[in-house]
Amino acid sequence: MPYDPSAFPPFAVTVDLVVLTVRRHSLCALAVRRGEPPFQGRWALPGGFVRADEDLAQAAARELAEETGLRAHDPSVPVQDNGAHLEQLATYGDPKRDPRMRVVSVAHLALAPDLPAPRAGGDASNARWAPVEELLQQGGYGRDGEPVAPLAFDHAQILADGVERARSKIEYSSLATAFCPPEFTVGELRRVYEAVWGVALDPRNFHRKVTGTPGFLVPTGGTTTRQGGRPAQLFRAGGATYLNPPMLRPEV
Amino acid sequence: MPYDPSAFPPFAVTVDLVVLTVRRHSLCALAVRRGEPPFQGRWALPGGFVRADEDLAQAAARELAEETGLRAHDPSVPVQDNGAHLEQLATYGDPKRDPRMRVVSVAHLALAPDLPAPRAGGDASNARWAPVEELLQQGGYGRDGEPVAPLAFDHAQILADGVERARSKIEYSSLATAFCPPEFTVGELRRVYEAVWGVALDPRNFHRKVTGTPGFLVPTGGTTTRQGGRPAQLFRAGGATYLNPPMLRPEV
DNA sequence: GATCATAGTCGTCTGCCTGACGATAAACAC
DNA sequence: GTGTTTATCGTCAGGCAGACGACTATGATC
Repeated sequence: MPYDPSAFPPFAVTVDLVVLTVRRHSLCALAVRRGEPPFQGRWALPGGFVRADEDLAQAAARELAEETGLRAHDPSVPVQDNGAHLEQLATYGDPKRDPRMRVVSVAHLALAPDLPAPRAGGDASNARWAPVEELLQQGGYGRDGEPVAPLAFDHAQILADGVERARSKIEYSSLATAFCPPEFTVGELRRVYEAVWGVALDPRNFHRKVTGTPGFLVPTGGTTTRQGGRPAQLFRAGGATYLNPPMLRPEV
Repeated sequence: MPYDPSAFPPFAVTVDLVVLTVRRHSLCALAVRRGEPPFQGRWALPGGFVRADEDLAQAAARELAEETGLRAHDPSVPVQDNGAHLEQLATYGDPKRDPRMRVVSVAHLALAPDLPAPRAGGDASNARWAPVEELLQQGGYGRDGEPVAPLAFDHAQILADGVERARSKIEYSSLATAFCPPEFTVGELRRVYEAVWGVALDPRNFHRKVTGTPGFLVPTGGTTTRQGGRPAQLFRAGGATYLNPPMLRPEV
């Protein structure tokens, strides 16, 4: 049967990005302000149309670079400096999710170390890192007492799914290192876990666990006191992808 | 900005299904024979276009019902007889994955108990349950010595991803019960794990583990000897979704 | 410079879970 | 009855995690 355009309805396909980082002990996501309807002026996840000749992962990497300047981490290269982890999250295709037309969005999850202020088309006022709880509380009030509008489209759901993916994935993978600079201390890594999970972890047990997991951390030989206190050893992420046994998220 | 069709390239959106079941101690997937080009006569995963007014999950449930007669298991109803588990798997959008046009496929994963012979538009010769190793061995020879053509499109990759999802997910969730009939014995559940993972498990440790995990199994009071040997207690799936601690897949 | 606060690192102990495996129980086939 | 099959209970040793004590090495403060 030859190509018959009437045989299927046309869709627009976009990629949306959940870009997570840890700033000042809290898990933050990148949000951009919409400059046009629908939801003009509201915060949304960054994203855009997939181009005609582009793979989905390429489109996501392109959007990520446009919004943050980050290069996507090539999964075939285990350790790469200053590259964000990028993976496909899920696809959202409710017929009414975009009031203009039928749009299917392939959401991606990116994890990045703490970065300088974001840029959205060079306009800093239209992009920001916001704590995920703030973005997810629908119709509440932000830290400054100002009313908070929920994210545009179904982006609150997408963000929630991305956060949950990140929370569960750092349990059994070494992905938490994607939130850290190329060299980091055990304490810094622990604060990543604490921020992402929103819990306090015992520094001694955490230290024993991560240093005892083969392939997770590789000492670089250096030390730092950038966190104050006694100098701490610096590590790089090791080659291990999966943690066995996993880091257990404390129960409630 | 009004709806501007020139602002984005049009895509076709399909759903493809990885339908898994356990038959005769091996993990099998549903395959259908393609009746038209491209890949005419080759085996492929069942699937089809998403309709204009349909959600992605609805489209997947519709395709599943068309191919197998199964109703999709509503996730909000924890226990439902004879309903298959259905979840979104991943989305595949390589520009060249379909030679005819730009098609983005949202793959879904379905887990079903052992079923009578499948039907594909009523034609049994065009649908079958095949062991996943047989479908995944590219260009090899099947059990009957006949050469095996690889699956159409990128369906081998999709199937491999679905199998890996199932293998890892039964570790930390109660999803293995989706492969079982409404009432089943501990031994039947163990044989599911053994088929999906391709390993042998110790019956005594397995029994201790699953009966000791709260909420996993609920005794129905009945017994059965349908597997031969001493009568075994019958269980239903309990309300628990996540297993804590997880079932550990044996190393190597 | 003594003291304090802050982080980091090493140990210990106890309880739980797992893997290995022995032993018993209840059906069916002959 | 004897053997075979499957189910179920128990035991034991090793490993890992949570709770927590102790000590170390910095910078900050008086």
